[in-house]
Amino acid sequence: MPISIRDVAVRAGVSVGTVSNVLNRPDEVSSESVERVTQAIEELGYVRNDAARKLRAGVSTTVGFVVLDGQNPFYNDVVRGAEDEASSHGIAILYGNTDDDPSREKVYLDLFREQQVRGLLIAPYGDVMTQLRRFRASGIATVLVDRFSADSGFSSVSVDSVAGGRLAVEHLIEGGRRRIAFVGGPFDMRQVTDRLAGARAAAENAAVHVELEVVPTAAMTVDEGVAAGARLLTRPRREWPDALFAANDLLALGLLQSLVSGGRLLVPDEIALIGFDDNPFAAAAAVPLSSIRQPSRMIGRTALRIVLEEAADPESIPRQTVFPPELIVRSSTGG
Amino acid sequence: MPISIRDVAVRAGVSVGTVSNVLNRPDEVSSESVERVTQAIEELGYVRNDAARKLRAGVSTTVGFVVLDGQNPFYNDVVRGAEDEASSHGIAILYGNTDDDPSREKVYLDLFREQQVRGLLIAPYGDVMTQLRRFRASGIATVLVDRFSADSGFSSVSVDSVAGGRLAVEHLIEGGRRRIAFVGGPFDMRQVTDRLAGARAAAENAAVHVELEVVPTAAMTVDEGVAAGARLLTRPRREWPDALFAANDLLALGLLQSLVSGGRLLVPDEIALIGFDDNPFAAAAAVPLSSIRQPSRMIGRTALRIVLEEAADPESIPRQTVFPPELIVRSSTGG
DNA sequence: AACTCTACCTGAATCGATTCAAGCTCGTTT
DNA sequence: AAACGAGCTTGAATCGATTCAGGTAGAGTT
Repeated sequence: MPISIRDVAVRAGVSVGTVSNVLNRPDEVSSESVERVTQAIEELGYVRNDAARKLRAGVSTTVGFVVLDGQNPFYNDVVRGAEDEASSHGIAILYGNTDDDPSREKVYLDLFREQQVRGLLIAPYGDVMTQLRRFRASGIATVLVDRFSADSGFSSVSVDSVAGGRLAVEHLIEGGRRRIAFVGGPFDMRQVTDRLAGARAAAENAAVHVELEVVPTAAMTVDEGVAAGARLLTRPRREWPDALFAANDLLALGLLQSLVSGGRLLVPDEIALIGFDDNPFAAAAAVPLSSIRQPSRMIGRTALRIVLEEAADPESIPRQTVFPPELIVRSSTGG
Repeated sequence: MPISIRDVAVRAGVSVGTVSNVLNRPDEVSSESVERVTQAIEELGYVRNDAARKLRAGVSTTVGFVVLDGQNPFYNDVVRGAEDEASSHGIAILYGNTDDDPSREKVYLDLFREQQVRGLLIAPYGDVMTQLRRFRASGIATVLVDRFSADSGFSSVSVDSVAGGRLAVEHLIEGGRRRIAFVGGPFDMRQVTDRLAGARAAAENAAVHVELEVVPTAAMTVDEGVAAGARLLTRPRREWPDALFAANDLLALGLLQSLVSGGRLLVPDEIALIGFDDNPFAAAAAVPLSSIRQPSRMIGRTALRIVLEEAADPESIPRQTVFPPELIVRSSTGG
């Protein structure tokens, strides 16, 4: 019942070899054959059997993407960028969201290996390097997304988090804020420490005196943001910071929620607020959030492009691609 | 270099047939053989070549999921549910987000057909029925997600939108609201008209007199919500509705943004606000949104389960699975 | 001892696309 | 006229897992 290349060959009155050539190197085939084969394909509604193709030619037309926080719209955008690039190469994306669960991670890595994906993109939160090394040992090109890792021997595509932290705090200082709190954690996350480092640099290099306080959180979630905000508000009013820099937009959204009291919004007049990621929902918040934008789609596109290149040339040397962050000013910092 | 079943057979001192049997019907093999083969697999780090498997046995270990609005967290959750179910069956998900672009849609359907996916889940916004029928004609089980379609001949998994609309408006009425506006559109979207129908039913069946006004929007986006909110606020104050029912949470978030004026939030005191979908970001808004929850993960799980069943039994009759919606009360309706 | 059964194992054939050595045609060169 | 080469086509071999007809060993039965 399913239509094979043999059926097409019969219909077009040529050999299977010729049909295959029409499909893969049309310029080595007479235009008459191309014509007849194309028409036969059309008439029969033939589509290539990718399994057979993969088996014989060893080419794979899928790339795996493992995301460790599928609820975060930032990763959604990254996936979208990767998708765009992939579909222009006729490649489909195998998607796996692990929610930071190591067992799910193993499941996906095995599944993707069975599928013989052409390459793997992974956005790691925790420590998966040993797992990954083993994975790559089976010959599959692997690129880290949103995680700079010069040491690990993997290529990566990410944003300069330190620069982003600096941008955020410089912006707050320019807006006249002097008592700034950095809200974020845990501190074993590279993203967090980098953003804080940038914030510190900006505070120290400022022309005026700036206090930078650290308010630690247990995770980068909305709930943790709400909790941190509530803690801040229990202080006597004169000890409130006049600006908050949240390590990501989810935290910032949580903070914003806490900073509504009695129908009155403390943002931006009493307290300025800036986040990180430029999450579309942060832009759409009751008070639109200022944020540090990561070029998420571009990250996805680039990561996919690199993984394909590495798959094509296994000798290639891992390279770190770092994009600059961008300050986006909205109402939450008075802009 | 890559390890095949033959290598495993040699290492374990058995034939390839036996290795295959260990993999596929271990109970027909002596426990000693199972033991030795398993160990050989372990030692060699063998993983099945899915291409060969698919080619010979015709079984596919992937399911395609085409989402038409990848930015909407609701679909994210649905995908997550499908993923959970899929990975417990050793199945991986091929993901495609079309952003309502028909050409991308065609690209993905072709790609998935080449991959010979075991089945297809699709969350359609516009009209793709003819496309889909052709797709299914090639023998691939197809299930619609979030779209009831008794007429189309496809199975579907969705939520009773009419009941959801009714729940929302009944809740507003119970809260003492009498001048309710339904915000949503366009009206060729089934979800919109169903939710409105439910709202109308609730208003008409109420014990008290309730006015239900319709505020049309061009799309279900945050921006359209902002615009609709702004339009409402230009009216003289006494003509404001006292409650808004948004056809989804994105609209509701936009409305919420418009209902902040001069640092003062009109929600919920002046105007109550309820959305639809129970988007996690709506729950985390400055004023947490009341909403009508769709059991999104369950929808995904169920859709995947059904598509596998249909793939296993091509004679099966399309069935419509409808889940009940659930009212979630938060601050935005005074709750 | 001959026969039957059960429990396992074996290995060749198979799926469909690709590849490539070999072949064919025809025009050009010597 | 023979030799050559360009341009194109052919079809058998191949990739690796699965399947299944056929085979073997050993226990049980008569």
